[in-house]
Amino acid sequence: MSLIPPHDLPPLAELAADRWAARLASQDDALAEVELAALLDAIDRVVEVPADVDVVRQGEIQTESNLLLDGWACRIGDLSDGRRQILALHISGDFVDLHSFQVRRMDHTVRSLTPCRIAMVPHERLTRITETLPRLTRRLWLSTLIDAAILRQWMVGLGQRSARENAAHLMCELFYRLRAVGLNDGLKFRLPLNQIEIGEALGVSAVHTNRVLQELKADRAFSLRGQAAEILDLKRLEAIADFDPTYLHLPGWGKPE
Amino acid sequence: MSLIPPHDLPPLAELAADRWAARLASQDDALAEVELAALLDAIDRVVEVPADVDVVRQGEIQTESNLLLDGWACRIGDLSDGRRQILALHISGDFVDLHSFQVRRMDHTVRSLTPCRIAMVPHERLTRITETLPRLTRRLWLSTLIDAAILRQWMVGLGQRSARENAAHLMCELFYRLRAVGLNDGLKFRLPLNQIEIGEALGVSAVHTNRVLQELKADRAFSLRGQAAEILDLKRLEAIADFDPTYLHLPGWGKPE
DNA sequence: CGCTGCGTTGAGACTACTCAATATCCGTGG
DNA sequence: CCACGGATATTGAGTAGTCTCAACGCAGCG
Repeated sequence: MSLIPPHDLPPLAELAADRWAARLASQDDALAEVELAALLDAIDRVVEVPADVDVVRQGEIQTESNLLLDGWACRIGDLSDGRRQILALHISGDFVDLHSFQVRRMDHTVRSLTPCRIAMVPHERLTRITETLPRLTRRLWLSTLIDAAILRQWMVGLGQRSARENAAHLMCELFYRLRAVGLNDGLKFRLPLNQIEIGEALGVSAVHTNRVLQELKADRAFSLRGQAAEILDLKRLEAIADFDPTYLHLPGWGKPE
Repeated sequence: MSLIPPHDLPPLAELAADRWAARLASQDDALAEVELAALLDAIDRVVEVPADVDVVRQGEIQTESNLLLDGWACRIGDLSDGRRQILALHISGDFVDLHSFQVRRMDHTVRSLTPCRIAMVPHERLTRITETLPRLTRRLWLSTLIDAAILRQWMVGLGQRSARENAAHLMCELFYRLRAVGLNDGLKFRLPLNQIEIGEALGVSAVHTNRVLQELKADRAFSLRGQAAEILDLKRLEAIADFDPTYLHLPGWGKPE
């Protein structure tokens, strides 16, 4: 990991903090200047991590939280025999392990999927925020709660949806989330996961993932070539997935034009 | 639902608030008198709900949160075609939908499994707490984070564990949680779910649930007759489940003697 | 040029599903 | 006290979804 000198971080960090804040803007009131400043101020330093690196490992005790400025990361739950479940995917603006602030011992691993820029926020500064800025505190809390809402949707998918439905659901979700922070290109977006990893997120084997993705392409709903994801027909994809974006609690919570 | 006059609630509510607080005692510092008092004070009223009632329905907007004083409840994610996934099971002392405080629109349903006594906590009183009692605020936040940790474990189960392993895991979890609030009877405990509901929690059919439970009994690990659950061999059950109670963040986080 | 990682395909096996029948338990009313 | 109904649990049989293993294809890269 390489360090970025603190005085170079503002533009980047601000961008990501903005993205983080923007996604929560749906709520009643926007964050005040002071609050945004306090958040930026809570950042101790920014680190750069290459792809495919464990940023935090299951079982470790954390003293700071990771705010993802740039890149993709995921959370992984490991079983002792090697099976693994991807528990969440994170993109620019996500406060990846904000929860470690309260629950120190990590019950899962955080791993980079692409090269990432990560802002480190020491827990004691978060504690300080809870003592002085109740509204920002609530906003931070909210962001962990939206995380949990997404977890619940994934649970429904793992438990009840077929692999095909669940794959469609995942792609819908990623599209909405990426669009919310402007990381889409029309109906196309970059998906830096291979089929093994997509399978680990969907709870199915890589082979089955491949077949299911082929079905979605045959349905003219969604296609993936390498990392190039494209939604061919959003309505159809949402219908397959039984998708309803409410749970993402996005600012302009509606669907695209 | 019937109401309990406010001046009759103290003993009951205190018990449950204590249970709620006790489960978080593992953390560095215990709650102060003031804080416990503030929590009790936040309770507007106590309602009694019969079994099998939707307490809060998916899509509704909440203005208060439910603290479960007594009984069992669950959270359910519904698909539009009727399939449903039980997302969480809640027992005495659980702050069932504390998250609705920040994420107003419910993305899932809360349902009673037995007759329940529920303390209603208006959101504005929670807001007040965040403005005056940072430590209690953190404790409340923590409790939603532990919820999320449990969700993640369930996700690992749904995605990676076989039905047999996952059933074993669920029973281990319930045993530890019930024991933490003194609702076990040695290795026995009451489990007020039928096999359909257990199946909805495990993401499998009722028929398969039945077969899997029979396997666990044949393994001399766990038995269920009606609502009478009994762990026949904790070590064996934990081995089947690959169970590690760390994620529950229980006070005396160790295993039983 | 030959790795190496990823994607694709086929075949056979296994897990879990559905449907349907039967069994058991328990509460209620006769 | 027994007969009945309803809910729940159990069993069997056939099927669908997903898995594993193994082979092959293809691209990028040293």
